[in-house]
Amino acid sequence: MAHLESLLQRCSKLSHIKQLHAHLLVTGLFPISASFRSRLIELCAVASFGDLHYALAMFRSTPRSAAATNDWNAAIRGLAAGPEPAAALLLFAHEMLPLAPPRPDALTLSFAIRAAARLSALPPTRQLHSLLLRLGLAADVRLATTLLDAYAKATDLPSAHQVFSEMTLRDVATWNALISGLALSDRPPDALALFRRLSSSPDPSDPAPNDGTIVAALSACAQLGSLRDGAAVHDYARARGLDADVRVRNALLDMYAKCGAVDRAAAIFRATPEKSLVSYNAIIMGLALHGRGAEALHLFDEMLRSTDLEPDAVTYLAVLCGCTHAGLVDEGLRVFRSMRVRPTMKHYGSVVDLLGRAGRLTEAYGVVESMPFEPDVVLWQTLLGACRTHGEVDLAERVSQKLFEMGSNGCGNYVLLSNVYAANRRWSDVGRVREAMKSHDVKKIPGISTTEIEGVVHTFYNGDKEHERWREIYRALDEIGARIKALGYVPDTSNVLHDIGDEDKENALCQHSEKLALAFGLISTPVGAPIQVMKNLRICGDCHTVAKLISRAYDRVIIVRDLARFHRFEGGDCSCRDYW
DNA sequence: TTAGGGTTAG
Repeated sequence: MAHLESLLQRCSKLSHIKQLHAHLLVTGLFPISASFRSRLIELCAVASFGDLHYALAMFRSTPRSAAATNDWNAAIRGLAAGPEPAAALLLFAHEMLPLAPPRPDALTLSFAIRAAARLSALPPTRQLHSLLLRLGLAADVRLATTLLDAYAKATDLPSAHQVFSEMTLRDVATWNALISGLALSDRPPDALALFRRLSSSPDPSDPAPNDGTIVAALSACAQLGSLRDGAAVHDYARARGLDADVRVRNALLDMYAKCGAVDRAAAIFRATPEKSLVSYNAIIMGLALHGRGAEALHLFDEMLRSTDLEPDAVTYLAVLCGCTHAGLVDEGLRVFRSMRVRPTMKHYGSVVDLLGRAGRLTEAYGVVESMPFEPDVVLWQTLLGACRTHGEVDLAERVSQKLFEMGSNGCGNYVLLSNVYAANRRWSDVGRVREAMKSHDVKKIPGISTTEIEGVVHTFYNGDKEHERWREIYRALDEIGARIKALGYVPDTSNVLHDIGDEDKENALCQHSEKLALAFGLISTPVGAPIQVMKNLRICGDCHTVAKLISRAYDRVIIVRDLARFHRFEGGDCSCRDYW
């Protein structure tokens, strides 16, 4: 047996595994040597040179009566990590559980819960949780952490929290799982609060944060768009020597790019010695979001030329996004045609966006028709957005019909269609759309803008007077209006849907949430300080014009992060060069 | 704990 052990450890190719398997079959050892068999199956199921199908075939060829818990574990582990995690759950629940022996152990549960986590599926997570309790495994820290992670990935944060608080022992991975769970579930402020609790904990039984903690905290800062918090986490990491790991470097550059400091992101990228594919993807996407498509393309070329890294689906998405936001249409098409991975719906969507923004709507529609799969709602909405930009009535009507047939009933669809009609001065059609909105119980997404002043996030809704300084804010808006009118500002009311008089339209416009946030930024920061605003939707054309004029009239740099990208206003111009 | 399981960037 000893020589078999050493052979197993030295397997580095699938053919080695197959030779060992053949040897075991010929000598009759395969069903007998339980430990060796299950390790061979596991190696084949999880090693990079392995083959999941071959591993499952080995597992299936083991007589049921001989299959031990470890064999099941190997098969379930392989399936859980594979392309179809649901198969792991099926094998576990429908084939293993009904058998008396072998009993599932902590490892079995661990792999099954991993599968549920990868599926973001709540029902199996709950069932596995109850099984875990019945099997008396609640005190297992790693298992509880896996469970916590599964609840978080299924966006059941209360349950994740409960698992966390019921654990008597938590190590650093437990904390990291909850921090990243909160960050990824749209609760970055809670993630940061938890990070602060851990990093300043006086309790010696609490673990010290590690690189994983930093990554999770930075991802929260990136989502929040809070440069101040992100830089604080960076300082903390640097002070403890936690800023050298390539994943931390990548999280750092992603954070800086998403907080508007793309040059700092680029500096970190350059100063990272061992760049991974994710490093390139993150910086290319960062540049893309800031409209710096030429630099994004340049780095993409550099990656192809001077590294061994192979671009993946995310790389292409980032490069296409860079071309789209910079109007580099032909370059984008060339990249799309040269893709070395199979394009997904998102890649097609990106190309439709690329062509659509540039006004090449016929070609964009041609791409939709040539796709090997059925277009989804997002793709049609992209095309509808392009129709709005270029006032294409016929195509807009066809696309709207598709969206309606697909059951998409969001306010955005109606607003876009209405804007297309308005751009063509077809007011009766505008009215028709408004009636349709009324009768279809349309879901509206309220526009929300936030700005952070000295660590406090201030939130604004369209026309809201909730803020304690709302009177000052509206006075500031009046003053801004006067100053930018002197610079030639004319309100662009074509983005206002409602059937109201021009003066009211102007009022509706000048109370857009981003304008409130900008006005508040102006009155609560020192003269000359930059103002940063985040918006949950795309910035409207009128607000874009106003931001440009404010940057000139008040000599301020204004950075707006909207749903799609960054706009950096300075001296009356925007970094997007009005192409968006 | 005589194998192996948990968290972490685009």
